[in-house]
Amino acid sequence: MALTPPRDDETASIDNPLDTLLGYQLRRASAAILADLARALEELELTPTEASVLLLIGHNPGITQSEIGRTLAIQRANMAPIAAMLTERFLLTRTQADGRSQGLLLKRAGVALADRVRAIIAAHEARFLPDLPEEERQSLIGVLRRVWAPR
Amino acid sequence: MALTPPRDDETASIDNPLDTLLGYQLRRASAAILADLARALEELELTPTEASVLLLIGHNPGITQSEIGRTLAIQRANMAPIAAMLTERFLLTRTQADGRSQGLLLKRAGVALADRVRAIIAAHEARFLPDLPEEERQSLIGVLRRVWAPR
DNA sequence: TATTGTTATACTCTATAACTATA
DNA sequence: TATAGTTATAGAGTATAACAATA
Repeated sequence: MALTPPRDDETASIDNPLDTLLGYQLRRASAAILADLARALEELELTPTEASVLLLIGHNPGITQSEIGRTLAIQRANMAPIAAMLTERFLLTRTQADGRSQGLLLKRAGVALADRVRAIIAAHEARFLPDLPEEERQSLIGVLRRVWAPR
Repeated sequence: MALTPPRDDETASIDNPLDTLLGYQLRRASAAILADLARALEELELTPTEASVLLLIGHNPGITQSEIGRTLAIQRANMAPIAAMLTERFLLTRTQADGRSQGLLLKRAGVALADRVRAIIAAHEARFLPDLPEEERQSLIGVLRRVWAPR
């Protein structure tokens, strides 16, 4: 078996060819932000996905599970347990929209929790790129949106 | 049970309060790009993670599994099956660096496959934001790097 | 025929713990 | 004591298929 000399010393920086790739940087940045948000939301016993559903219902009273799923890219099948959990926690009520679909509405506790979610998210977002001018922040968000949103 | 009037008509756009959040846009953009890359790499029977390992070894002959893990944020435990798979496919060889660690080197087939990976990634990256000037692309990558890279 | 909500299930990705051998 | 590689396993998160009820 061949012997390889030890790779340089401890301080030798590894050449990471992925550093110049938009997709890779996006992935790392996204993972870091998501992990931070998950930690910040722990005190509310909500995952980032659950929190996003709560906010969406708050802004769209009467929205259905299927609509939420289409908006947030969550499978219909995966929306069921989320909506059930939020209902069990007395955060929302279901009202019959038509025979097969139900409109979702935040209850008082749901509105209060959504407010806390917004506060946590605001503090969370401020932790990243705090020195980025608001204008550039908006521009960045627009660029990212162009990557995935229907053209 | 209360009755809710149907939510507007089909064309009513849902108010998505997440549209203004950097973290959320990052997550959606990242997921879209990752899915596209996964599809593009299928023909090589490599996942995006496996491809990134291949490229990193190609650029850093003799790198160890642990170093790869630290560089790409892959757990040491999860590197083992990846390295084993690449070895079984005759893409790389292991050489003893010291008693406990092995340096990884691409074999001829690994170098050839890495070249194909680079071509696929180049085409993949060009599909997103094709009209973004190179300078702004670099700037965007720098911003994203600041989000996750050690300061 | 298509859609909604639901259940069951599978699959992937990632994380943790434990172990041996070596530094 | 700390690190490298490995195995086993657990937990999220996500995806698919099927079903009844309704449009």
